Amino acid sequence: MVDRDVFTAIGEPTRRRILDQLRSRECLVGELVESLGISQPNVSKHLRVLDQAALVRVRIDGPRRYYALDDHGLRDLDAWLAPFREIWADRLDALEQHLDETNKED
Amino acid sequence: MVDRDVFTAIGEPTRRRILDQLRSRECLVGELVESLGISQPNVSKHLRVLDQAALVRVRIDGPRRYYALDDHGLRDLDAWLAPFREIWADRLDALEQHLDETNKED
DNA sequence: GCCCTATATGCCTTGACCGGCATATGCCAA
DNA sequence: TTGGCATATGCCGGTCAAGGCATATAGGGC
Repeated sequence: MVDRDVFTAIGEPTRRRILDQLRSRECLVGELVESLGISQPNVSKHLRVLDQAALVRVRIDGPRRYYALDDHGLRDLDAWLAPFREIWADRLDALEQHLDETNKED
Repeated sequence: MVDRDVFTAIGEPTRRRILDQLRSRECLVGELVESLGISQPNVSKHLRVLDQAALVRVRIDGPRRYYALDDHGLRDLDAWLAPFREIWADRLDALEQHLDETNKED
């Protein structure tokens, strides 16, 4: 169980559900257990993976642990995605240019 | 082997290497085999997964198959990422506003 | 039709991971 | 310090996917 990356972390449907849930507000483990309908140890394990990928962070309050979104992980994903997004942009530009030129020919 | 989603597709390091490679230009299977240094059947299998996730598309030329990036898959990923990106933006806005206000207090 | 090239597919083994369960840890209150 | 609550961790069994290998398929040239 080497340090997990963001790709494998978001590869699991349950973990994506956890992230979706955390979008509205930070949550206790118990709250996630209830809303997702899965066992507490399971939630804790998934949270661990998400934490290793810097997708969530913990705020400890006595015996309780509030989990919230952490930007870093998803920013990593965004950074990986960026060069591909540029390619789309280029293609859209090329398409636009092509359309402009065909318009001129009319 | 149900229809694979983009998350599991990009979860595999080798498949991300394939995508990176395809960023520059479309490639034959044999070219990927050579540049990545893995077996041909392996490359074909990974390409299959990428194709199912709409991350690549094929152009058939006789016995040869040119694989190229397909926007759709990564756009799906981008769409999933979008609501999280909004949250970053909100936080940056809030931070900026906070900094502005503290500046005024000086 | 036959062979060669390019690629896909099937089988098998191994390793990783998910989920369930039991249990350990940490923290607080009385 | 004892008990109880909130959460983490360890172990186990089943499942699934990755890689290696052999082989099937498809197309083109002779």
